[in-house]
Amino acid sequence: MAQPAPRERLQSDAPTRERMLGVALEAFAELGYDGASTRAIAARAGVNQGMIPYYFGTKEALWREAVGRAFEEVRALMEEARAGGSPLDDRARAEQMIRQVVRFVARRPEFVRVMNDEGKREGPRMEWIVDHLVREVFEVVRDQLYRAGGLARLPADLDPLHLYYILIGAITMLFHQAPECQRLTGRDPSDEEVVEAHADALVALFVGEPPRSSPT
Amino acid sequence: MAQPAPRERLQSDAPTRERMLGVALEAFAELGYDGASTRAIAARAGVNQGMIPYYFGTKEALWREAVGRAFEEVRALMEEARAGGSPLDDRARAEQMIRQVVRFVARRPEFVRVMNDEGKREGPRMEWIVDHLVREVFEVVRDQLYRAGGLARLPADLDPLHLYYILIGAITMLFHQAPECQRLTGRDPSDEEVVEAHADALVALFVGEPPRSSPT
DNA sequence: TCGCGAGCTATTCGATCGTATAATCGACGT
DNA sequence: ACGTCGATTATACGATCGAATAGCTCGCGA
Repeated sequence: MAQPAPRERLQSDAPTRERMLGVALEAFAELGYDGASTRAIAARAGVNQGMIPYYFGTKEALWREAVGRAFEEVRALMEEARAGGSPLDDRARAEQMIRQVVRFVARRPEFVRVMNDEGKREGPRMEWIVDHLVREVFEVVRDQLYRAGGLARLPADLDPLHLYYILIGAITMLFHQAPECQRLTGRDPSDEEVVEAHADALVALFVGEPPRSSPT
Repeated sequence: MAQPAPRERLQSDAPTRERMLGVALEAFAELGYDGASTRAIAARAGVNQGMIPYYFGTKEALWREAVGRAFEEVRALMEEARAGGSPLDDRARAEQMIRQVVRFVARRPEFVRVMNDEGKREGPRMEWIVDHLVREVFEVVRDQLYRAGGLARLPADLDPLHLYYILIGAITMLFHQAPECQRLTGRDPSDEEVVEAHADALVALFVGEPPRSSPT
């Protein structure tokens, strides 16, 4: 327990550092936290393993910074969907948000893979994820999608807990299981055609076609 | 000499081999294939690590046998739901199957955790899972639920690929992410009340309004 | 010109991984 | 009583893990 010399170099970022963050997220998503060795991450980034302690201190800190970067993308997405489109009614906003999230998850499946991998077990990373992003997303879905009436084909008195996990699961599972889907059906979920068809199906299921009135 | 002397037959009612298969599935589900060490599995089963090579040869073979056992449970569940409804119309059969699967996943979340963990990356275990179970489940969902007309609130011309992953994701995500949900909402997804409410919501979304009083 | 620090590599350490091997225990047939 | 054999333990081996440390390279201000 002697002073383990903190290695904080707060100087501005180098291209190497950015590359490491990108491949780290991919490796954590594909192999899991334990399965992604620091040597494998460094090799994918084309650098020596010693760069990880050098830039990030520990593997855990690297994980947090790589995941935290993805969080910022999600926040920007939600903010865009919330503020974008001035005169949209709740139903149209729900449709737009579903389509945006589908396209994002298709483009960056690593995000949902890390979230689901850590959310299934106790531990500091699960707690960190919940406190830093999941709760925020949950509240947006509950308040701005569900309670605002944008998800017309769900019971109005449903506990948001169920709505949230049904919606998230329905949106993300196809892209989370992309390699499985590739072997099962021969089709690549990241193909634009598949992505848009998936968004269409989700909108039809959760939002429905706009009728004159919207009773449940 | 110098033995850790006292002989404690911790015999927890199950034969050693069976006990090992049970805890192995739990460990693989919680920690992932790499994260679940053979020493940890043996310790949870209360046996020496050497029992794993002795009974199963390799860690990979232990994984296959533990997962294969869970597959048999799923097959029995599907067969029960399929044969159980001779006088049931397609809609009622779809409702019953959804409710059965929800209860199963709530009772054994390890199953879906292993499936999703392996289905997200290439590798022999993903291929083994797809060839030994996923394809079979996919065809049951496609032919006996969707094409039979039991999922009335989905477009009739939807590619089964989308239907499958939307349905599976919507059903399982809550239980897959149980620790996350516990921290997020303070509620335990395995509580019977939550389980049944989840099934109700899914039936309402995919089939239509749930007829109360159904012969379980 | 030279020093010097940031970026990066090479090497090493103790811990832990999956697996192999031999010894020990305990019940049972003879 | 003794030998046998399956169940179980103890121990060891090579590989790999995350992390620490020392040294190298090189652009650049003084």
